[in-house]
Amino acid sequence: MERLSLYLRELERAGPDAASTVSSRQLGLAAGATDAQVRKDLGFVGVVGRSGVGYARDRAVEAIRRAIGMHRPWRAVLVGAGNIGRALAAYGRFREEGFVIVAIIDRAPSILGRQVAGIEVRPMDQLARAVRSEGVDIGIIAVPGEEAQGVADALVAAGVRGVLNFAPTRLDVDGRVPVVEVDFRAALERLAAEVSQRDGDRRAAATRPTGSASPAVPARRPPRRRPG
Amino acid sequence: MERLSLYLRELERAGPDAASTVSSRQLGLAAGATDAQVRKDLGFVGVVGRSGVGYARDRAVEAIRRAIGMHRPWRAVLVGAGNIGRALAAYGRFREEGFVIVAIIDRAPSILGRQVAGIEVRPMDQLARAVRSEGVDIGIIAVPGEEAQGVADALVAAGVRGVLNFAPTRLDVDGRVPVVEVDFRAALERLAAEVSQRDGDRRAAATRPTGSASPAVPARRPPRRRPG
DNA sequence: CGGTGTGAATCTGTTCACAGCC
DNA sequence: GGCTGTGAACAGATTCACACCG
Repeated sequence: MERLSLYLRELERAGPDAASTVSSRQLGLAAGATDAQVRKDLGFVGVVGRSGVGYARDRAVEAIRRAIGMHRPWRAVLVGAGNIGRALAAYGRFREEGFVIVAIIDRAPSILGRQVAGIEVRPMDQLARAVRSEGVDIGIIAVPGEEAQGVADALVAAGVRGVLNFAPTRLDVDGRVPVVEVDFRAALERLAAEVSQRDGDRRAAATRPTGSASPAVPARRPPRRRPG
Repeated sequence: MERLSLYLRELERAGPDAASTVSSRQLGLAAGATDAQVRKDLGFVGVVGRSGVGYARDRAVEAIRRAIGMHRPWRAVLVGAGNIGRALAAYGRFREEGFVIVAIIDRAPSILGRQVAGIEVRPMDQLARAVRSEGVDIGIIAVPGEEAQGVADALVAAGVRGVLNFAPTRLDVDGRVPVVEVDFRAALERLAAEVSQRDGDRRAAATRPTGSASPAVPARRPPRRRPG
């Protein structure tokens, strides 16, 4: 379940000042889910709440962490120290959240040996060695689309157990390891689609060639009031 | 449908050298869907194929483009010229794909007036003006989480019609415009979850405190052979 | 009451299977 | 034979509704 991630964020955000207990309603409101959903999800990961009171915040946090495998830090190798790669490396928040970049690999000779976010950039042919010596769990791909598949193959061969892919390419790892894609283009297109069907494209339009029967769109999530 | 994006990518990738016709099977294979799915999806956006032959590639491309609103370019304002913001601005591919960043806004005095990807960075208080004068359609949020909600409010007030959010914060725009979240943390956690349940966490584990009943996991997508 | 836990009803999306076309 | 279009079966997830607890 991927709402768990959201619950976790909400539960953690509140900090120590908040009540030590949450109701499914509150949590759902904050995370964009219904109370029933929250109860089901929380039940699923094994948290039990107390009737009339709610769920103990820290119990919930721990259970979710464990359920999604975030109870111990993950060690990652970043392949690609270009724009996205450097942005990721610099994004310090990861460390707090249980992800540590322990090695950085890049192909470009110009950057080799330099440091990015305090880590020395190593050449491609040291990937396997790095994975082994640094105890890397997952590989992060931040290279141009054309190179992504090759990097993925190398990562899998080197023994990573999961791949996070920022390149705009569908990777084929033949089911050997899980792959999660973070696709900016797809995100933009999703947005474009939602926007243009929501208001029938009244955007700087010239002509509407085809009267394409775009299906009526029901507002997805019911509008949600700000917590405050 | 968000598979449409993928189909589009595949259809375009092939280039002019490829056959001008595709079967649902081919497309599905490349995009990670079943043939039936492809047929349903394509039918949904109004493409008709010819029996025994397949779908005309360019017809399909155009229909999908139209369906997801990508038949004309989108103009975006980027708020936040930090790491992620600059990476996005530098990611030239966007332009080819129908997204143009026409303005960049940042709060930090140190960067104001400087150019990022050939665009002058303007201060926050010029956001509304920029949106209007540049004919901005959507806003891209690439600021730290704490500032994201404020920026979102400003964007909506300024009249953007959609928001793409890279900050790790659930935005509340009260249903006024569509919001698409690109959440690195969530992506990493999804990966962590998949990895750890796939192989029962044999990762550098110390102890397994609780024998938490993690549900059996069926391999999600059936393994898919490389197109070549 | 406010809130949990959970079966039953419902909805949404996916797969199957097959008639029909080229 | 290869492939589309589509109704029907299916599966999964979401919501409902309600018994029960403090």
